[in-house]
Amino acid sequence: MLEITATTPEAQALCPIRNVLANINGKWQPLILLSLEDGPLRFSAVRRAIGDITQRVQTQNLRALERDGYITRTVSAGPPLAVFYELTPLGVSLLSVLKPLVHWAGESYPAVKAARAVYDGKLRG
Amino acid sequence: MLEITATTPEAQALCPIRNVLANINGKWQPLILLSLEDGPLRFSAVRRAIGDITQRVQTQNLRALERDGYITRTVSAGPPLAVFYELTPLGVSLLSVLKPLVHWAGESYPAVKAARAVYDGKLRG
DNA sequence: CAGTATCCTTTACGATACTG
DNA sequence: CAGTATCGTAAAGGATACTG
Repeated sequence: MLEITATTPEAQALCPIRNVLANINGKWQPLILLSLEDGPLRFSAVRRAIGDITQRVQTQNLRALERDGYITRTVSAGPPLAVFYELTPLGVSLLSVLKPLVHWAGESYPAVKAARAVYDGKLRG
Repeated sequence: MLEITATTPEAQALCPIRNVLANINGKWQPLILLSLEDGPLRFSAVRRAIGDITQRVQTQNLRALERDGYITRTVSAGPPLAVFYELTPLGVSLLSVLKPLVHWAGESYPAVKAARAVYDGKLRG
């Protein structure tokens, strides 16, 4: 049973769902995790896989994902310096439930776009 | 195959995944959708189901979910005025891939908390 | 009851320059 | 190569008061 009700500040802070979800529902986290699906990637390779994302934001997101245990960060002493990011078992597990959602998003885009057109049309009369 | 790479502004704006995901990965959208799982609810009932969420933010989120075609809004003329929110087939479909993720979040909280403790411990030495 | 209206704070994200 | 530092913008969210 999924418990989503939280009335007190303590309950809100402790709510497992709010707590875990908060760090994987950003703009980039799902894309970063997905980019690592087929194996470890270097920092620059992750960046190329996503295309648009600044170094700064990518670093922030990678650190947050590492902190929550979804990926590991391994430094390969250089020069040149190489840093590899790789999914942990927990990250693989997360990806197994995240992928269907991302896949659904890709598939449902036409339906969503159509719904938006209808809604926006009604607003204008 | 999931295509997440977007290098040009046009590709980023059109990317189905970024586009659809953007409106379902907020702090409240998953919780709101989940609250409607067992049938239509009134505005105030949704609020009680979630516990913490201001009227303003709930309204904003409900409108966005309605616009993207996940829920419908039905006004029952009063007085007293009653407004019901209900999942559409598209919303039910979304929930079918969203629920596993939320469920995973709830189950994985201990693992995530442990990972955070390890990470934060390393930072302090 | 189901919202709006205002105002404010926080967080995420982005652009650019610089560094071990 | 893989970041960090600084600065700035924008979007999300929150608090409170008011209304058809």
